[in-house]
Amino acid sequence: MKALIAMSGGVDSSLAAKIMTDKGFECIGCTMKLYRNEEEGTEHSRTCCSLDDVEDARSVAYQLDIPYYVFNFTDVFREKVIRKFIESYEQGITPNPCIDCNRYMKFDKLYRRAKTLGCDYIVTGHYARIEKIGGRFFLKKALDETKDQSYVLYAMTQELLAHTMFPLGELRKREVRALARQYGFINAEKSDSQDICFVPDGDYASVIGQYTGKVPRKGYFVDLQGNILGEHKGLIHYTVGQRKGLGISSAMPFYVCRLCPESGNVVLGRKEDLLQREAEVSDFNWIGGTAPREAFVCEVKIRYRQPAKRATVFPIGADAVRILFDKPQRAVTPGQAAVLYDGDTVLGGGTIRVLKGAPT
RNA sequence: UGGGAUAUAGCCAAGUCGGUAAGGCAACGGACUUUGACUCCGUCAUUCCGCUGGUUCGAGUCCAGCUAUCCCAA
Repeated sequence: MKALIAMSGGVDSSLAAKIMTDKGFECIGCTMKLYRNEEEGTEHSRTCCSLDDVEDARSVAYQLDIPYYVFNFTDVFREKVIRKFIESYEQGITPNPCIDCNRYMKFDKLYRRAKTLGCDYIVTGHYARIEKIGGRFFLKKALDETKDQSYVLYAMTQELLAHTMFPLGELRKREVRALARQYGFINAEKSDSQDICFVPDGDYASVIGQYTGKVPRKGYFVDLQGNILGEHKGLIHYTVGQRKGLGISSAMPFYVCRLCPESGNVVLGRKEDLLQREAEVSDFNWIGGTAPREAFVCEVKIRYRQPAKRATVFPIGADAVRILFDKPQRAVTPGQAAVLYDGDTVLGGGTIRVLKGAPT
């Protein structure tokens, strides 16, 4: 059996490669070059897939004695991930580029490349599990729930799950590091990646500026009654639930409640104004392949690294759902993913939409 | 140019019988985090409490004058 290992240069995917070779797979290591690292002006970062990371991945591949390639996917990445990222922010929507990267890069562009290379499987260092029961594939949370990444994988399909392996799904992060040390991997102590990979310094707004060449349009902070509270730097700087960086002082902290692309206003309110029981989700992917006909109860995660909450889900056609949480949720944010869980199993997920009827 | 009120950090604001400047917001730093956020922890008036004098061992706190702003009358 032949496997294409997506190696970011970090510990996780390095160990994933090692596990696969140990299992006797014929492995090919690869790194996707997704953006021009030099353009971002940082050579040392805590993100993945930078030039330094390529060197690390190459080093591990060499050590494992497997072929290693770098695929230049910068064009697709710019089109599918960065462009959508920018357009979302410009519309007052908060994107999750990691989800798009998995969907369009690893599990589409790279998957197709794997097939042309004659690979049976594509392998990544994600913390998630795939189980096959009676001919059906299930995407499940990682055993190490603190590192679980099933949330960003909700767009997976039966076909993809059949040809994907997550060797780290049963391991804990500390075990992964210990093994990497044991094998003498150069990146055994490398810090976990964080931040958006193409925004190494965390300043995504200036990256948007670099790509678009545009200066964000200023607007007003208004309260729920429409009173002007101050001036803001442009819609792209804010997201629902945000508290910091507003620069408005008052008796109690203000939070961003809504972004209005039409008027350019940012609506501010209090903590309790962020509570919402309902969410409309579109672009929904059912991992089982088909949508249930009836409403049902399950658990829903509306952001990465937040426990799933009980809710009733009403399917709307094949690719949309309405979610009614048992308890109001804080900052249900358009653009973020809502992922449905039945215990450890991911049922599917989609993108939270702007709630109808809200002023813009 | 009558009467009243208030002047404390970027903003709001506590400050008792004078004893050696609470708190909140904002900001900044850190932790957490393969998205954005949230959250948590820490820092933030020692040219000092509008200014100038005075009383006192000691004044943001008492007294006098000045300045500024606000309100009510004109």
